[in-house]
Amino acid sequence: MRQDIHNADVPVLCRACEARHRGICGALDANELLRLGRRSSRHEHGAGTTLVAVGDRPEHCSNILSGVVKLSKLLADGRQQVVELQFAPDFLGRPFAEQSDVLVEAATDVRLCSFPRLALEAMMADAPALENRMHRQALRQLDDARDWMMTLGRKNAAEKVASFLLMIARHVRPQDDGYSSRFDLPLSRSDIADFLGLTIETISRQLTRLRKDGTIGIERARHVTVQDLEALKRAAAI
Amino acid sequence: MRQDIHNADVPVLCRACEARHRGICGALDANELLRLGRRSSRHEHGAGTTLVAVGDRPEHCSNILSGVVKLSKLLADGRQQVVELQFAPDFLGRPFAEQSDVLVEAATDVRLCSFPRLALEAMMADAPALENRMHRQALRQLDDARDWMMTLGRKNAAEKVASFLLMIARHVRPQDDGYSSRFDLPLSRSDIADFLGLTIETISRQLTRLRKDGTIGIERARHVTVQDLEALKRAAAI
DNA sequence: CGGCGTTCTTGATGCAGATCAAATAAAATG
DNA sequence: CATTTTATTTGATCTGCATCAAGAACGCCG
Repeated sequence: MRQDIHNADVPVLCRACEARHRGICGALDANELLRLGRRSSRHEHGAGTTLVAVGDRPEHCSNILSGVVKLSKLLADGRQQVVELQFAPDFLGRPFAEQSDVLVEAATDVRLCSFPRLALEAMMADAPALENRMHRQALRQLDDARDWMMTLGRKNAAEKVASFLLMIARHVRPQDDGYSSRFDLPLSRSDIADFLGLTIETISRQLTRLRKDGTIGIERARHVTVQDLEALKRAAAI
Repeated sequence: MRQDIHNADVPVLCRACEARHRGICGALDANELLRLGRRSSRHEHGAGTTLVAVGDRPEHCSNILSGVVKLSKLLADGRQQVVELQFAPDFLGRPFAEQSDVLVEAATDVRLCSFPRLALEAMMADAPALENRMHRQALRQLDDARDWMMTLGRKNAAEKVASFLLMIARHVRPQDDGYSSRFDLPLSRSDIADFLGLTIETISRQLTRLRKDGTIGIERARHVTVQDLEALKRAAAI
């Protein structure tokens, strides 16, 4: 079992997922959990799998047990923008939407514990604590989206790349100070570019610059060590 | 009374606001409405007024009765990004947050019907329909934020400005086809630049280009007429 | 281990939008 | 209405990132 689903604020054992996490199940009492758990199913998907296409009717909402999920938007001419990354133990899915307006893909291998969306919506009507939990998560996602809008709209390439590294370090195996000092990038250069509104060449050049600075180390393209966290924070323009 | 608060989907008369609108009050039954209405207060603010500063404890949530509210984020060096515009009859405020992480300002003169945030949070616990209403609004805001991330990250200046005009036309006095053909820009060139991640000079040049194209007309800098809606949509890259 | 497709890096060049600078238009003030 | 102030437009120039073009490193599979 991975460290990222063994988090500090563990509210309750989710029988459906058979794992402790801070997903939605923490909002439920034992009976509700049992009822929802009866409808749950486990799934594993390899990196790159499409989970929900644009226009699809989303049938499930899921606790992410491990891995990283990428939400993106497409323009008719092929331009792409990654609009959110979701990490274990986030909750994945958009209740109350009859069709998805984002493309949902597994960025890495992922394990999910899924519930039928309609069952979840029905249950929210009965269990106010569940709706409150989902509501708070939506508000947190909105806060994060706004933070990222600042990054997209007003930061330069160097600041964007540094901000991205900090974001990953905060979400993948975080340590005491809230940031990992060693991690694997869950995204290709191309995905990073689509997340930051840049090109792969610019991503590569900025990573090289940070490496030559001594701010980070990079091995085999994907493995990053943060050598100077304060410098990285300064580079991100906070 | 303004047309924008007389909308088609009018659920209920809100006694607190003394106005029909599709704000949160539509989720309440008569008793709840009365209870919340007793705690409400009306406010008017001139354009440019700061409603909530970053770090402030937000005391109120409000139905916007008229006008436009601007939410923005600041970097230490003064760079600014507008992260959302809210129009009547949207609901303004971030429940469950002890301090604001955005700067909330009146972009135009605004009239608000405000409720104490804590009263509203307490009431959400009692009235599931109210929490559901707020939850759905948060999800809609998240969808909009993601749309705008695509605009910020992947569109060029011409597309950004066209997208902005369409967004305003959809929200200010919308007509049958969902877009106004005549409206006043609720934002200065400087605010538009901070919304689009551009400079005022670029905004001005792109507006001039659209005017010379015959796509739009501009009088006295702020008043816009949409002369060719289809061309404007094409210019926005949808 | 070696060949091969894929991903990543590095270099050279071009251009969209920023920046700097000034003119003009509009709004505010008395 | 004249005067000042502020907002917007327009022009000239500069620059950061995109684009185009090779190479280098890596992962995969026989």
